[in-house]
Amino acid sequence: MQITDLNLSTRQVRAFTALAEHRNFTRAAEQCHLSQSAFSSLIRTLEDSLGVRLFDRDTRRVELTPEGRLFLGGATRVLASLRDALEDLGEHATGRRGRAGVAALPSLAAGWMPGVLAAFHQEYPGIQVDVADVLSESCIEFVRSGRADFALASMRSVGPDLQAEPFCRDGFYLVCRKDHPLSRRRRLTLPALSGEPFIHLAQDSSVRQHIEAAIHPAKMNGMMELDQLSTVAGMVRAGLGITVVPALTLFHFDSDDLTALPVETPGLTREVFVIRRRDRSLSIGAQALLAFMMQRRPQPGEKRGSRRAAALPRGRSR
Amino acid sequence: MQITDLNLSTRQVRAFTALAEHRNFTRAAEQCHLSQSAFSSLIRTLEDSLGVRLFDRDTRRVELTPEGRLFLGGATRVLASLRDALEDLGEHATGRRGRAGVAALPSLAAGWMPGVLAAFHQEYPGIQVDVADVLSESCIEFVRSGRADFALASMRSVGPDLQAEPFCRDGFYLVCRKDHPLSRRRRLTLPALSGEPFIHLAQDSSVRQHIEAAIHPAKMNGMMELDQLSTVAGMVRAGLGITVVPALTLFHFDSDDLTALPVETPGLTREVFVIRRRDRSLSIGAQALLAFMMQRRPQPGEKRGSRRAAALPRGRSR
DNA sequence: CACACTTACGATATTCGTAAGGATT
DNA sequence: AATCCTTACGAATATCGTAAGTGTG
Repeated sequence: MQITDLNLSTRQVRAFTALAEHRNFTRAAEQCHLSQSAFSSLIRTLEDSLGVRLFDRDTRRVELTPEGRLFLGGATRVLASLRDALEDLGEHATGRRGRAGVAALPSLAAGWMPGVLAAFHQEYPGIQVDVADVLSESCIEFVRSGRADFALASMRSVGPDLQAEPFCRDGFYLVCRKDHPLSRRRRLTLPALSGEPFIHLAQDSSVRQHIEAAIHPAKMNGMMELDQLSTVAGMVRAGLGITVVPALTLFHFDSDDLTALPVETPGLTREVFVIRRRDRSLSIGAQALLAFMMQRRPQPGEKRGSRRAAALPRGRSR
Repeated sequence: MQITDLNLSTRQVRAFTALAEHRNFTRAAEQCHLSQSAFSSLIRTLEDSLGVRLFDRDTRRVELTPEGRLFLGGATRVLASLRDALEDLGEHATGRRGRAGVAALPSLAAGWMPGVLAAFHQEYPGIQVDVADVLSESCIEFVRSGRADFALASMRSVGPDLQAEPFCRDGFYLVCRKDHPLSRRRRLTLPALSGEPFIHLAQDSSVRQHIEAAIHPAKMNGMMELDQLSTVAGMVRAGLGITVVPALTLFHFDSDDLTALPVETPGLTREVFVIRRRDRSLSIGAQALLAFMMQRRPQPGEKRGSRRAAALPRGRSR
């Protein structure tokens, strides 16, 4: 018989090693949770399919044949490597070990994620999380290339190989000095701010694009254009102008001098999506992380990013 | 589920690796000689019993899940170590490889065995033969301790743990110089030789014991006692006396000066037995060697041990 | 006769292949 | 329409446990 056509079960091999150990059918059968007779025919079947007698036995004595001794070594190794593989698999399947790669907008990665990841690490200490804090476009690329299992990003239009589902909505807030006249207004809209000196982010940032789309075809009174929100915060604190940013970035502006007020212009919300590959399931670890994040997704109106929260331990991340 | 209770078949694991390789149920099923539907449920059963989804599949695409990729390594290793074990076992079972340990009387080991082992090695080049050429008592000990699988020796009374079955009978021969008057006799008996100066072997040799038992209570006219047959041969050739030895030892006396004539005294035969452990089967290699030797056992009346035969290559031996 | 392995046998469970179903290109 | 995986289902096969059989100390 061809080796590749041979069908062996782990049960048979385990029965073999059990009998080799006990040299006694009855006790070996007990160890395998089998009746003695079923165990007997199991051994016989094994011997038949291998074409070798593995045990010398009469009613009184059970001993390995020389070939049985030879096979015992191989059988033990096979069972050991199988056990290793199954334990490994089991640990991943139950989330005791694993890996999850997530790409996220820098605002989410810096403001909202650290606390979430800290809690996640508490619950799943064996799962390594790799974070890529990059802009939306790069997030997509991370997912497409497989470097990330999923992404939290704001691009809706992704290729057919990816799928996007809503994650959260992010309202926009005016940020200005507390002594600025606007800080006493009840209701704010984007056009109402269009006369103020405005600190912009770069043209390719999603924040800038949301703002310009919402007020189009008008424009804000831009007086400066920066790349980093923390620099924007410094400029606003210095009284050089005002700015408008999504709620999730407000932690950058967490200062006693500044205040943040919701801007109620229809269409001025940033939508964040969960983006992942369409035809490919998430690893168990990534599934756990995603479920965890979905449960703790930022609530609309919730202002995140107090210094206390941002100072939380960040868990394992790249 | 406990890992130790899990029953996996090699068929399942092979199906898994086949599908991982082909990423196509139909072709993987063919490789496993299964219908596509049976193959499908095989994979499903495997996934269920492992509790992990191993493949992402729709009607168009089949891909390993992250857990599937993880398991693929383990599964490959398991199959490889199983294949190794089975090949090893198969080679031993079919006699392509193996070992046989045999203990034999020095006379058999030196005279009859070399040619037999040479032929055996031709037919079973992969079987290593270990020979112990020791006296009968040591032969028994080799078998009892397991250092030899079986022995060819002349002791009949062995313990209950061993069994002895007849192997061959060995007639006794007078050896004297060709110019000795006895060499012209037609029929020879032991008593008829009792007057001649006789070259004895040591008291504990089986040859000496056979001779003394056959002529008891009379005695031969011993004039010398030696340990080695080759020394005996030298003495006889020098004309110091005559001797009587079993046929299988005659190769020691293969000289132009000497002649060997059968001694026809009832009871004067040496019986050689195959001795082996009772409750323990022989390794396949030992079985092959024993069967081979049984087929070629020395024939009664056959005079072995010409210089030509003794010069044959001896095959592999210790 | 007590113990320990084997055999007999009916019940249950598994596995197989054929054929129909459903989804995708 | 063609391809490819899944499901349905009856038949063949395998496995199990109970119980009887057999051989040994």
